[in-house]
Amino acid sequence: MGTEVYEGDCLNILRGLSTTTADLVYLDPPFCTQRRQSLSTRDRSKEFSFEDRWNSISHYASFLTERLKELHRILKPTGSIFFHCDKTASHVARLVMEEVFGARQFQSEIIWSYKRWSNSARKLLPAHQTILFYSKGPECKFNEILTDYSPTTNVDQILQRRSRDDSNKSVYARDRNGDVVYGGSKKGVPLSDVWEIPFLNPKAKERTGYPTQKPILLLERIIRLTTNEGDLVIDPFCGSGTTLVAAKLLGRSAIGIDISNEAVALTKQRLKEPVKTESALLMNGLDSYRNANGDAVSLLNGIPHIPVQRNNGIDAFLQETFEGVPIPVRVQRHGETLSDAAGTLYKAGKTKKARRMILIAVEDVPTLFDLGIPNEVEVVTSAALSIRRLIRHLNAEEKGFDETLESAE
Amino acid sequence: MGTEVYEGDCLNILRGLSTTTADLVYLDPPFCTQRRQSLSTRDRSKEFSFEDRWNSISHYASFLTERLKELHRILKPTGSIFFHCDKTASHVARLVMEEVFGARQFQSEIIWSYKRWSNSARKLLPAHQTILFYSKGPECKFNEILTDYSPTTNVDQILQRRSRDDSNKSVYARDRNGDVVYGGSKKGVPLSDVWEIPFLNPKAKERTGYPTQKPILLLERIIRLTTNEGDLVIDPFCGSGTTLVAAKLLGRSAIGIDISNEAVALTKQRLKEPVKTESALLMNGLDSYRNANGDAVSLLNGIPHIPVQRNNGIDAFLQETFEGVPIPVRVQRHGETLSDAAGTLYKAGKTKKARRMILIAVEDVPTLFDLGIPNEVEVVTSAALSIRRLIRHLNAEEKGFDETLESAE
DNA sequence: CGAAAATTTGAATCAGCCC
DNA sequence: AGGGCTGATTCAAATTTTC
Repeated sequence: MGTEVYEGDCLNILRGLSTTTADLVYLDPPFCTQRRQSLSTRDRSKEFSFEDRWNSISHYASFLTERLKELHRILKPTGSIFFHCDKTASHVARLVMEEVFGARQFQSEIIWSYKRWSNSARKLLPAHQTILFYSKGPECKFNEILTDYSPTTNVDQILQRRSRDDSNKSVYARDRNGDVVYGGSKKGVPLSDVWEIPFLNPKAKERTGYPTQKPILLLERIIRLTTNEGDLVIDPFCGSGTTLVAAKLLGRSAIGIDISNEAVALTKQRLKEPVKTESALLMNGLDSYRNANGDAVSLLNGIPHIPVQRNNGIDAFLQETFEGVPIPVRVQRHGETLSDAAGTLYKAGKTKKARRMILIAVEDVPTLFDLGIPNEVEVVTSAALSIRRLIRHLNAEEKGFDETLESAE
Repeated sequence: MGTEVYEGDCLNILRGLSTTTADLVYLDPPFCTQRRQSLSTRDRSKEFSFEDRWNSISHYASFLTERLKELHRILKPTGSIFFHCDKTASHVARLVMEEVFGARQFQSEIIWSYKRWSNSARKLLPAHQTILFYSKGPECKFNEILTDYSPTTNVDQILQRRSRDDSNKSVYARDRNGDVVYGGSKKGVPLSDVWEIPFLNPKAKERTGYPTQKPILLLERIIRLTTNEGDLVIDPFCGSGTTLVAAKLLGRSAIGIDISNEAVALTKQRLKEPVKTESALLMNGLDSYRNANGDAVSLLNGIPHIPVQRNNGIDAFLQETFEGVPIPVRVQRHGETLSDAAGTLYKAGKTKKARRMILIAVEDVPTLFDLGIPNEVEVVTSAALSIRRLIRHLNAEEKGFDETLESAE
């Protein structure tokens, strides 16, 4: 279905969308500015009344309610909604959401926290925003996202089994000899509701110039959490279009709406240009052998080398030369066959007049039957690959036969 | 004045306190979770519990409003109030506070975030609580609290003076020679409204066995922020008495109230011998737990594994098991012989009952003469090491002889 | 079929051994 | 005596079972 952007009041446009089609709604509505104005009477002579405030609040609340009801209608039964609220009105947002979606559908109050520069001394530095997460029904789509264990975690312990002692207290299971029994493997820690994501860096801000632009990482996380590929995402106050960009990057369809034609134009332009900002989440998913810095060349630690940034075939040159020419190195990509990797490296290396090249095998062990690996390309096995082979070998041995190791040579 | 504890409904007791005497109110009322909260002391000799069930939200709201009005009366004009709420009722709390104290008196929404133990798989793991900070009047007492700079901060830069250039742009001040002028020392970063404070540890000495007990550190921060020595702190739902303990430790007077006579007895007893646990995590920071093995473990990228931070012999466990026991992995350190590395790994692995262990050789190739490598330790060669050997081999070949490769085998 | 009670559960933290 | 590893303990939980 792709990505669509509409200009206008989202209420009208939402009314034209059909029922139960959307999987995710993200909204970041404009704040209740009326209220702020009425608050700041400069001379402080007039304490504004509760009634005044209620009038402006209830006006804002009904503005939201109308639109949320449409969004509720458009959502699939398994759909979710994320309401990004400003701190001055987060309780209003919560009340309105409880009214339209119901308290039982409340899932999480997500805290987006970030570091910020300021010299304000008379107040705590505001450094978070709140996102309310509700589902439409009891069965909502939810993809588990796992994070790393804390460095303080007792890793041996989480591999241990549990049992109960005499007084029914939960304890770690032990065998007849009193030794701890180890269980299966663990995957990681489930994502918490406090998300520390750096605020948009100033450079990126310069690019769109839109005031409330959100980091793409924030939207990516929301989209991955509650949708699958091909699902439909709706952002009724899309602003500079970050939601749509994130959705497109992740292969989701998306509809964006904004009342300002400037915002719509900006969004359309952003969508047209292939996005250069690399998606950290995507990269982690695709290249699982890269380290935290996204650096596959870390495998070369310990050898003098020069990393190459912008070459499709070569990841680094060794400082050591062969016949006076530097030696290019490539690390096999995830999902790339050894022959393909060798071909890519060979082609790139040839233009640099390299006489020898080195390919680091990460996925497959080279076999005698491997075709198309030129003589100039030496294949070296990464430690990870060696370990994988070793494990297979050990498991085969355990079963009393060995089918894997030898046949690979 | 010292510290006093009263038993009873705080509404009645507050009515007996005189107007404009308190500097700080901290309240942590029942959250409206609609369940019974209970916890027992470590030796299981005693179980504390309280009911947290309400007929309706509005019933809960009016319960709070009545008491907040009394608290408002008791506060000095420069006084502050901190309302500790959780996600199930934070919007109710906010509404009630706006009604009694007024929106203009809103100061901060403080997020207390912590890591927690849970098995949540179908939801985001709740890992924060909210504290609303309001003042009674426009001029409230506020003591600046500074924290450390983030490790990424350019400390040089923050010591530099600023001035304005011809076009009134803020630039770093320079002296006649064009050198940067360093100003006095900077003090630190102002405290933000997101407070990462560890949850009270199950084994902490500070722990009393009372449910919902707060860390003393949290209360200390609140008391420091808004009171001076000798000021009066009030906690109308004092529970196990953490607020009073913190106040006493900081030389503030305090009044605590609780409806349960058990809670009052516990508080009185705790005040006799205040115990505060030093959080090693907070004192030293998370980084102190991290080994310098980040680079090393990146060699394992591509294999499912769990990095181990707390063991000198083991860098990671593979998720794959051998004979039901996880396989530990160590990466040879720079300047460490293969035999030494194998010995360290073997010793650490044995205590974990590991049957097989993997050592990644980074510096030396194992030779027949390598002594002291136990049978259980499998040695695997890193790509970097393989490449070094290959280079030596190629260079030797180039010269017409081959002395290196074979002799190493 | 819902609500409440009973059961299962995972990982973070400090205390206290043990070298 | 001191620092590092190991073990104990827990859940303003989460999930399953019962009524």
